[in-house]
Amino acid sequence: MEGRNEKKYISKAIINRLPRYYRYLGELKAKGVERISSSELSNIMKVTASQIRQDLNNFGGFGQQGYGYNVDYLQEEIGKILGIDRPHKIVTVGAGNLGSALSGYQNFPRYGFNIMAMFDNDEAKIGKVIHGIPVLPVSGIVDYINENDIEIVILTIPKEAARELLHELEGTKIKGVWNFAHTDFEMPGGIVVENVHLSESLMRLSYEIANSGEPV
Amino acid sequence: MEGRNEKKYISKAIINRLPRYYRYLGELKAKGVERISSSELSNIMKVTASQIRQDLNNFGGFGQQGYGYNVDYLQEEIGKILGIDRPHKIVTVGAGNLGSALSGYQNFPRYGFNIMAMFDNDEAKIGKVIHGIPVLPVSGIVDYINENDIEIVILTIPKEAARELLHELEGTKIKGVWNFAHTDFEMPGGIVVENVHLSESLMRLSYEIANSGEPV
DNA sequence: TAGATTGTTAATCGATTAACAATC
DNA sequence: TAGATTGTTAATCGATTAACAATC
Repeated sequence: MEGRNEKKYISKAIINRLPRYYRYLGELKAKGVERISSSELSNIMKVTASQIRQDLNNFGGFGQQGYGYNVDYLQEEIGKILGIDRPHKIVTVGAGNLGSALSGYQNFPRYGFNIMAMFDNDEAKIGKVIHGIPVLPVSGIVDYINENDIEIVILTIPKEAARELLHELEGTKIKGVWNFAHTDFEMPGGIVVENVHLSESLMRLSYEIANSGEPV
Repeated sequence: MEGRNEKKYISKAIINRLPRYYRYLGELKAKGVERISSSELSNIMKVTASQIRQDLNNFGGFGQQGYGYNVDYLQEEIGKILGIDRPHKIVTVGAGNLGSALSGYQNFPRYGFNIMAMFDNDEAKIGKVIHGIPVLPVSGIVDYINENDIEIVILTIPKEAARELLHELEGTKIKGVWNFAHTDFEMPGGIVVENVHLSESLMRLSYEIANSGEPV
């Protein structure tokens, strides 16, 4: 039995690249490209062909010697690896500007990310329907999650409120948190967290601006 | 004269960590902590003390043997490195949900990121004032940028429109583009681009969900 | 079959961690 | 001075690139 279900550890660097492969393969597919070699893809994506082959071979042999990769098949396989071959039920906490914008984001349903409801404490917002999504009171979120098999919670509330809420959510069936609060959360019990720090992204741009244009 | 103005190349990995240092130092400052050692900071931030010292020493000796680092001073120095010690004038293109949310984001002005105007082609939006920011017609953007010394353009429009617009912006004085369109842009002439792909961030979360909880 | 291109091993490069001398 | 902690060099680790045998 040894070796069964054994999973090679895949580095974060590789995972970070997978969605980008998925996107470029989608564009090729849309253009009607049926097959592509690692070196052609390398030219388009500005990464080495070697890296593409190494990355893909962490998950299996998706190509064929002398032929290359079938675009359609490869994209589908990467989709499976990313878990976007099946739908995900999501709720957003915080019906403010960012929460509403993310909840109404046109592209998410394309990847099976379905926002089912938004939660807020503001009486003025509760009961409203924004981008077709109902706004419900935060007090009912635990029940809602359990009754509707919600997998992912998007957090767009301040960090103090977010911390309290996450504590309540520890007992639920959620599997992941997409956090936009200005702090790094971790969750117990195998609940994974992806922290998105928009300000920090903008700071990196600021750094590049300050330090470009004056080459050595 | 050799060696003057010579700039050591700083890896992307290090730059990515700087805003996080900045944030944690800000929190310590708010708590009234005056000094901190690399090992204390290492405990809080969950990185090695060695990495902290290495990272900082790429930019200068900010600490003192036997003492550690002065929290206030270190944060300020990192702020200078990131270029957030001075204000940045910004415009947003796309007054939709995401563009409006980003433009009204409370935290940006705190770091000197000032959104001056939003641009859109939708007649229904032009002339409005959203979160105190005027919505102007895209046709006037080049003049506006040049007259107001805009440094950064935030893009929240579809990729085709974004590509056309960027072509027009090549001749302007902008220094950076914060791109939310679903494609990777590059700009000539030392204009730097930070591509933010929200869908891809969510896909990474999806991957982690699919691949956690089943350790080897 | 010959040509093309993968899958995979080996070599290189860069980033992280460890160790310790310098010094406050 | 003794103790603490940095700055910095050396060692390790991991990720990327190169090379090539396997094979379609």
